[in-house]
Amino acid sequence: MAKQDDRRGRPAPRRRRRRKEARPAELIEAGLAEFAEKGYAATRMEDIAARADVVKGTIYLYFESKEALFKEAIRSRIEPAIADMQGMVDTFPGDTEDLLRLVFGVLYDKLVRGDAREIIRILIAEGPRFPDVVEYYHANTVKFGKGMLTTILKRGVERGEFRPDLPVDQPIAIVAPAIAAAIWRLTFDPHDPLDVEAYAKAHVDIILNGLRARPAPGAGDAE
Amino acid sequence: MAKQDDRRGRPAPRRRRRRKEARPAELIEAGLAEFAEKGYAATRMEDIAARADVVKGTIYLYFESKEALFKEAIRSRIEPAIADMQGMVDTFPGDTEDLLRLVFGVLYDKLVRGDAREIIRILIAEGPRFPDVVEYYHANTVKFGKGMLTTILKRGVERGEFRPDLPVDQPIAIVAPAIAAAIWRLTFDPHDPLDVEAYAKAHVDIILNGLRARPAPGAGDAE
Amino acid sequence: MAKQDDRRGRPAPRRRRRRKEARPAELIEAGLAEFAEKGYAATRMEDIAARADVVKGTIYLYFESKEALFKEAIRSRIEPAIADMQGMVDTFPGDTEDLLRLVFGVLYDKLVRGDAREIIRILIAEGPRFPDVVEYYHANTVKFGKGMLTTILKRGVERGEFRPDLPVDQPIAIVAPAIAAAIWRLTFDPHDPLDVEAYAKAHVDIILNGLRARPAPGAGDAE
Amino acid sequence: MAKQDDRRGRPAPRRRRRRKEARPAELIEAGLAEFAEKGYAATRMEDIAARADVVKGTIYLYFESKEALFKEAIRSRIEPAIADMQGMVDTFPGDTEDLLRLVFGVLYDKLVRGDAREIIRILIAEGPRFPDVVEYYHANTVKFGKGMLTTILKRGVERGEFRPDLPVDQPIAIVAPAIAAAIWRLTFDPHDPLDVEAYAKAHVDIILNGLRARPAPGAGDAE
DNA sequence: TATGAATGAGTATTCATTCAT
DNA sequence: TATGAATGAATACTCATTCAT
Repeated sequence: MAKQDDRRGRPAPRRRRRRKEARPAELIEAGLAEFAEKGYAATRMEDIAARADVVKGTIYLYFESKEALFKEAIRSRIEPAIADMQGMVDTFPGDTEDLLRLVFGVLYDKLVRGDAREIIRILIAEGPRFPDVVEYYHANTVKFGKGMLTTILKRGVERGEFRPDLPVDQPIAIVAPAIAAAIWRLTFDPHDPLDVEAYAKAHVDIILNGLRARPAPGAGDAE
Repeated sequence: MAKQDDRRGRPAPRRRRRRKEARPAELIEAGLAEFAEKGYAATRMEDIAARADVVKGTIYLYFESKEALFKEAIRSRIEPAIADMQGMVDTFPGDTEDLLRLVFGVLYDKLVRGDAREIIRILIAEGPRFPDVVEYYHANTVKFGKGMLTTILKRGVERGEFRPDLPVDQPIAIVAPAIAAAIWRLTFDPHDPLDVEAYAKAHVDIILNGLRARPAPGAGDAE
Repeated sequence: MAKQDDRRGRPAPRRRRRRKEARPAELIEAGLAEFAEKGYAATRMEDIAARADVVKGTIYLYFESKEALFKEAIRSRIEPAIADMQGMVDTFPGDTEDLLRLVFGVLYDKLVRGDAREIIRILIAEGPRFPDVVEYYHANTVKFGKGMLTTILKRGVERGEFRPDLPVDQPIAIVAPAIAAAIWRLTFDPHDPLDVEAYAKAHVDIILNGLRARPAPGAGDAE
Repeated sequence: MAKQDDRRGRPAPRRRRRRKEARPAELIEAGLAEFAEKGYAATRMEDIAARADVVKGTIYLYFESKEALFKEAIRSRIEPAIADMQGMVDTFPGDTEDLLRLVFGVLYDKLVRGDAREIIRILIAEGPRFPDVVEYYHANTVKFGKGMLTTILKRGVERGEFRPDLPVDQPIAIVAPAIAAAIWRLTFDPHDPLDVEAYAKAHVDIILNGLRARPAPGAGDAE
């Protein structure tokens, strides 16, 4: 019976790999980088593979599909963010202003200086096509953060540290400059780099100044 | 084998067009909508055509390529924004705080209430692949706006309306809440809608409070 | 704004086609030929396209998918078979034996001499993966044919033309030699060609002989 | 983004094997089952392996390739069929009709009731791509069977048991109903199950009746 | 022997772009 | 202008096969 050819591949040499690198994690890292840079649709599995130094097919050993990898990749970043949030609340220092400074500090570290801002780009860009991803992120970090900030603001008002007429229910406005900074870095930084330190200082300065109770405005106090 | 209609929709009636609508503008509008919703890569020429009620091929009578349409579409939105900016400076009212309120008002109208926020999504999402588009936008609107704000802040300081130690060179921090609001609406609004009016009010309230010179800190009183 | 390359294709020359050939029909023909020869799984869309003298992508202008083309192709052959069946019943000649000869004649023409036998191969080969196709075929032709044959046999018995103890409810056994001939031609013909005419004659001869009422077993003649 | 388990089934427990089962035979069995069900092209080595409770790679310890396994699997079924044939001839009982009944009995047992019909499906389906397999089968069983039947028929004619004008050179027509029954069971049985016993009885009845010499058709013989 | 991770050629399908009408 | 049929390059995903362990 003559040899009939099977169209399928004839494997080839093999470039030995630097064993033990936790393949799925490498792929997630590579995927995240590509997705953030090019967006979901424009990212090619082949590029992710190349970045992780494997072949296209290998990805499918660990992930069902491009979408599965995408979602896992995002989750892998959101999970620690959730933990961070939890952590911050525990660290509650006495002075409300200090607490807020701490929160701002973490925010700038993660969102503006760190790589969490890539997730932000992905969320904004792919949100409409992946509403469940957005919802997951919102439910687990944003909503949580909002609540925490509101609590802080209320505490400040109660303690007389902050203005009594403070709109405590709009905490996003308080941290907005950090968000804007993240966006700026994602977008305009190459053309007009942001001086993060000066910016953060200005943010904290203006906002806290805007929150603080007036030292008895024109208060008779003999200072 | 249910007599399912496998063969692709053959005839397709043609709905006569309501002639005279400035074809290129319609296509740009359609393109913008699709690009904002799906992103550049995921947008299909066919969908743009369908939205404009023409056939795929027709687009090529007016635009060289998908990319050309994309860029012209964006430019068509940036141009009026530039004009708006120019206009605002001319309207310079006397009081600096009022001027700032005016600027904020326009910002919220365009970015948060209006459809300019779709451009923002596109810029953030496609920025890395279209750096020239970003640069064009930055050079013609953002840089301009930054300069204008700095001028306003300086004026306020000079006039003694604003704190003398104000970081006038970080004007982005001042308008950041409006930007953050635009992002929010693009992303989390379906899950957690933003009360734009309350938010805008809080923004203006906190920021202006943070900018204002202390009404004579411990005013007039004998220090 | 610099030209950014779209990964998508840059069309090429065009080999003018001999216009007006009813594209879908051509594709069905080509598909049928390939499917019958190689089976569903081993058939490549590209080969079908090549056989129809178009490019792979063109098929998708007319059919949703490989499976859709497959099913349409089969249906395109079953439909006329159904019509044939209907036609035969109408032609009912007087003599039952002649009627049966007519039926056999059609059967051999379609199944053994004609190209309907390709459908048989497809049905046998792909049946397990396309049960709905099989059911459709059975419901519309086989069941029908069975019924028709039973009617004929009963008529023959009633008229005294056929043996009274004939198993009229097993009509498949009567036409089986035609089916076997179709299978043979599909399978062993290259190695051991079937003399269709001699075979058909033998079939009719043996079967009719097996059906016929004994010419009066030891007939009316004075025993 | 429900915590869905996207990452592909990582660990996978291993079910210890019930050692000593003649691995190649198990693999052939598994392969045969898969090939018959899905066809050669659509059968995945992985599925064969799973059915035999080993891993994909293991198959290659015993077989060169998918094709090799396929061919060996088929041969493993053809060989005993050849032996059966041989056996039957030796059992030659006196009466030709009884001999034929015996042959038919074996045929129904193997082809219709037994699992040899799976081989038939494979032969019909894959024939065009594996002509050597078909040839092997034909040369070793079909041709042999044909010859045997012809011999039997001739003997019947010589002995005056069968009609003198019998077309002894078309023995396929005699056994065709058994073949058709096998096909039916492969294809239409799920929708319209065959009563094998009744069918076989009808087959034998009609055919033998068609073969038999007329008991002196109304023969002048004064019996 | 047996495993299972990795490979890479192959296939269905999509879509930007062209062009005769 | 506008159409719509056709093109062909590109991409996600599959699977036979290999090989270090």
